[in-house]
Amino acid sequence: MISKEQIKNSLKRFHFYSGIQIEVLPASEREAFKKFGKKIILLRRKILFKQGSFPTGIFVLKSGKLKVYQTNSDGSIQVLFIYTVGDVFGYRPILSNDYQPASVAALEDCELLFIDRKNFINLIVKSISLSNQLLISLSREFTVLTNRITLFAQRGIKERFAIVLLILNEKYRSEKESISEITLSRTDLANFVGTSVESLSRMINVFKTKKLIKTEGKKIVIENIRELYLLSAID
Amino acid sequence: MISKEQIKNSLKRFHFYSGIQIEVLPASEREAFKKFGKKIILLRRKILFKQGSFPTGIFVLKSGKLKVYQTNSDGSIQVLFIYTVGDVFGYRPILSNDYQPASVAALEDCELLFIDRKNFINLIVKSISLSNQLLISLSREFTVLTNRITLFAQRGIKERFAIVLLILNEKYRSEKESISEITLSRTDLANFVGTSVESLSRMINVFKTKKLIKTEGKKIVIENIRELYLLSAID
DNA sequence: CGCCGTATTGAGCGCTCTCAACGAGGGTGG
DNA sequence: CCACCCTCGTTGAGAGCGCTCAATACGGCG
Repeated sequence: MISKEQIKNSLKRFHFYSGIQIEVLPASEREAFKKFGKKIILLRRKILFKQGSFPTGIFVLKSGKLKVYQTNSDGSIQVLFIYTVGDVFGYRPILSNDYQPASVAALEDCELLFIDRKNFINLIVKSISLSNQLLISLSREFTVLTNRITLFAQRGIKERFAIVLLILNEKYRSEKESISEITLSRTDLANFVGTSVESLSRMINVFKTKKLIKTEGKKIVIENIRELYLLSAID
Repeated sequence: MISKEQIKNSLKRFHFYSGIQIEVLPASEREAFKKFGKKIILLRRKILFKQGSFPTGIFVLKSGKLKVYQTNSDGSIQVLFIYTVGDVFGYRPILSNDYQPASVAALEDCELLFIDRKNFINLIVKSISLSNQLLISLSREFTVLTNRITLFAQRGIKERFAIVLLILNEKYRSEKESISEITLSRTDLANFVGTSVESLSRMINVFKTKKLIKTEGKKIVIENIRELYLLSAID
């Protein structure tokens, strides 16, 4: 019998579970984050920045949820990640001197901390512990991304949907609960799984009749984590 | 009319075109690489290390070609990258303190430089310029990987094959030539595209009749880069 | 109450996979 | 040197998954 602990551990290979943590930084860096940080409110459905734009700084998500997504030339959309409280993002294109590789929009009303590009660069060149955290975090994320590539290249939408549900379960879960209410729209969900809304809708039905999930209006609640995990066929 | 330069630039978003470069490091670090580096010969088809193993050190590829791949629980294989001369790899799981997320095997006879885990760690904590290079390189690679996820999640095998051919064209190309002979086996190619050998074989036929490529035995040579690029539907 | 965005359901088609047979080429042993 | 084998690649047929298009249902909001 697989324990929930084991499942959670396996899932770590498929989502970002801990990026950089400001609390762990030395006091001076923490101060700098506070000092340079500007509070931003981003309302639900609003776009923070768009793919292809110039990265003006980095963000720390204080409350709410964000989606990161890419838009293709044919208009199709791929949701790549969901960011939740505590996530730090937007620093990668600054480091590699690129434009934004993806767009970010709010799934719920969000509160963010914004640190200006220049201040961030100043911070990073001075702070070994910050650059080390980034290095470690990026290395871990690299693994997550390669696993996702294999998942998308090799698995059908049933498996992909199963694992997306498990990932979202982690993202939408409060600290204590092991089960969460997933409130993503069908469209966002489909774009995360990499399928059409219609196919997703049918797959939801399949999962419902298998008693893996239940729905309350648009919300999805997981009923059987273990079966979902087995279905996802990740080892 | 799209120039080859533009195509090459677009392609950079889909493969690793320049990781860390030892030549750019300060003399002391370059020396350390030489001093601690142990030469290794890896024959064609031999495995350097396997997914799930403990990372014992980092590698610099001096000659030959390697494939990086993941094996799924059902035995299916996904080829993730092809490494060529100058590529440095194996450091990521050391930094993030993980096991190897993928296996590496030789496509041709290879000559490698091996730097022991301990020596690498010593090097990285002392060398700001090395850790900065890694940071930049990882950030760039992050973008490449997200683009690949979108590609695999959204596109059919025609588009995927087109872009894989363009990527391989870069990998198998000598400095001066713009066209190269791709000598990957059909199986490796299929596992790179994320399809079956049979489907790949049929796609090769399609591309041949469209005069996009030609084959000489098992070799594939690209005949029309621009059309392939347009077919790949990356913008 | 009607409207508009969102979700579901149905039908049909096309892409890609699997299974199976066949062909080609390279290496090995007689 | 040739016959055989073994691996690798190609080709064909059929099935099924997932997409598109279209119609219908639902639900919040003015």
